[in-house]
Amino acid sequence: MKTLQELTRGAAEIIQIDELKQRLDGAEPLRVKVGFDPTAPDLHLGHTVIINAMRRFQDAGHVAIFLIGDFTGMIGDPTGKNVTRKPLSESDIRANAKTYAEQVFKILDRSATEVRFNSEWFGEMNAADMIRLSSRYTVARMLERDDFEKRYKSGQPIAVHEFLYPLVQGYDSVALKADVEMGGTDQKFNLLVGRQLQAQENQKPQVIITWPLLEGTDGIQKMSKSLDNYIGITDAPDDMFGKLMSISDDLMWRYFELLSFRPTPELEGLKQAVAEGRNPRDVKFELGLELVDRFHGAGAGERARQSFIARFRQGALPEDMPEKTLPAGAEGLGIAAALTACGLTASNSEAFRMIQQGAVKIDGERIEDRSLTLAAGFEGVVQVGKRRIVRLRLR
RNA sequence: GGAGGGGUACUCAAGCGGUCAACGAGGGCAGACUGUAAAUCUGCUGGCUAUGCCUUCGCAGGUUCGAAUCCUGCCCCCUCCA
Repeated sequence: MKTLQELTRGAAEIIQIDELKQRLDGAEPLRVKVGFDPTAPDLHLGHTVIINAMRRFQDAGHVAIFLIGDFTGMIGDPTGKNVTRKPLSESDIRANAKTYAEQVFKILDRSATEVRFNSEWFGEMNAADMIRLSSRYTVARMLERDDFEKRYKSGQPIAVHEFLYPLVQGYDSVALKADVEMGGTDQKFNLLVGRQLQAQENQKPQVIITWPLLEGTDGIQKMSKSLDNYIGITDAPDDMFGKLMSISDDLMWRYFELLSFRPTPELEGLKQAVAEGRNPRDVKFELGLELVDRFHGAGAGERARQSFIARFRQGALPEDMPEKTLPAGAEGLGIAAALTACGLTASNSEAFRMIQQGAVKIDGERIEDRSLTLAAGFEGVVQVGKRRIVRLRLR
């Protein structure tokens, strides 16, 4: 039973846990399906919560099915906001799938993964098949979906094709004979439809495991690119490590639970150590080491940690910073113009503000004179705040 | 189709002829404190050839010495009725 606990650590909901137990006790490896949208292949740590769960199943001897919803992508998941979505071209989808693979196999075991596209079976369906599929579910049941119910009650539009999305996704489970389907908590309804359709096809209904949407670095809102609170799995090692170090201690435990492969008893041990006075920062190092290693190879985590310590604890400059060479002109270049030209500030006005607030340094010296002019031949490290740094040269 | 209500900066939200580059809150950025933590405190948060000038309050016109504020037309959103 230890396996069951590790497999579902941090899961939001399991439907039904008894069924899962039974199937795990069986001899057959389980087919664990997770669907991915073909539009956004830039994964961040939030997406990896589920991928990690897939990996745990693989390690327990099961098969992970990485389903790319290329057909579904043409419909668009109902959110009410984007009723229409431009269809992706064949080659876009192929390119996205390739990017997915590169990123995902940093976590998944390739040999125990089936990569599938749902156009395999939907591409062959005709209109009659589709109508037959849609006869399997009632409008009343569709309206049980939270989002539909709200919109229906408040008189907001629901396009007919939006009803097809859950059906299509559910049918994927039939086609794949899934034993388990996992998704975010927001996917619960769609996953349940899969159970229903499988039952109608005399398949054993899949077990559903939903996973929470991981909070972003701000610790409050879900991790997302548009909120800029994300840690991308392609982030440079130093960035990734740094962002992880900047999360709050509370959030750190959350990340450990959902992102780390360390067994639960070890995590308990770390918690215990902190409770007894160990500096949480050092425990956060452990998190950074594990994750940076995972995405950048063994040893990358330690290198990132070293450079982090050198830079922030000992105040050293980063090893590799962007370099800029700008023309100075006969009269030299004003400090504000220089900052903006380097991309350190968005405008001269912002540059002046930063100077006023004491955020601007050249070679470690704080700049207070906003009318400072840099002459041709100048060379030095210019920084705005702690994170924006450039090695600047004027000619 | 009819009747009302509304569109203000990243978001929410004041303002309803001048003192408005526009209250306040959130977010963001910076400084202090630190563990690049968190929490807290402080400041900033349209642009520029910079103590002045220019552009911004759905869009286009108009009234006025002067408009985000008044008038006209248009576009979009919401509520109620048909």
